[in-house]
Amino acid sequence: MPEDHALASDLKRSDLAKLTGCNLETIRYYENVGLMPDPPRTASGHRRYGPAHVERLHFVMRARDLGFTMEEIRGLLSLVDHGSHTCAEVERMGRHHLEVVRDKIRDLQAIETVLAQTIARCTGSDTPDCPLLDVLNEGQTRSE
Amino acid sequence: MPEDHALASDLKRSDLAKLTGCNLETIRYYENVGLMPDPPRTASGHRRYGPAHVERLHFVMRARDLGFTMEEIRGLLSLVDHGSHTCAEVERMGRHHLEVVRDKIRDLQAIETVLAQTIARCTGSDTPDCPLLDVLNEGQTRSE
DNA sequence: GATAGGGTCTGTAGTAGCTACAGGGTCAAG
DNA sequence: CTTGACCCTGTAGCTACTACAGACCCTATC
Repeated sequence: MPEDHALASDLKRSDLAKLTGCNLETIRYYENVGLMPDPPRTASGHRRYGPAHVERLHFVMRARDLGFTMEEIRGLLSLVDHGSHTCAEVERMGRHHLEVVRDKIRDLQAIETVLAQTIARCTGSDTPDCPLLDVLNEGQTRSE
Repeated sequence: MPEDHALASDLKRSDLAKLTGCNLETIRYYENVGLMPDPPRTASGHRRYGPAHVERLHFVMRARDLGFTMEEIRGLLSLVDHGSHTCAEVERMGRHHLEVVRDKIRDLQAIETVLAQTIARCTGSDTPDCPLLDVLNEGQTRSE
């Protein structure tokens, strides 16, 4: 009666999924794209995971939660795996990513401003005239 | 000698692209997904655009600039095309989209906070110890 | 009128980051 | 030993494009 799933040892893919909250298929996807290592297999080809895989998947999921791209995560992982990383290197990658995040926030805030100001002028009436449509019809494109 | 491209009449696809700043292939894509109407063709099958197409493409591009999804743009266009839209309807769609934009901003700001605070603790030294890696290794996942 | 070079046409593949499904093999309980 | 739940693989789908190959066409020049 193997009920010691809490040991996080000898886990099936579905166990790993439940333990981490990661989607079942996503685990295989991460394996395919090299974010997760190829796990050992049973004689019949079923994947078996251990504690190291749980940690690794957590790492990947947290990095994704922080908006790192898969490319960036691969970079972080190779630094860690190679063993010879320094805080300075990791910090540099983090700072770069922070800039990207801040750029996205700025873009969205610009959108928010235009939308909010435009909608504020809406009458909410049954007439076809609408400030938002006016902006869409006559405003300027970002590329102009 | 047709040099009156400023008339925006009888335009080739490349003319429409230059006039609007839209990528050439994107125009065909918008046609395929129903954001742009099928234009008239010459006898040999080449597309010819008029002023209405220029306006339509501008509308679509501005909506995209404001972050509307293609689905939302289709909705806006069908309201407009149907002719019987009201400001209230458009405003409702705009408000909904504004909420989505604000949600995205909040998500990114949460990421920014964690990243910025973590990186601030980085020493930038040549040691392998790194607060950012600590967070990735031991922090909590959004799904936990 | 022939030809050279551009432009245009179509369908399709690629991008990120998954998610889902079909069709087959396997495992464990009864 | 059967049944149902799991696991395996490959592949298609999603958004919003972008880019390419190979075929056709158009225009200017000789």
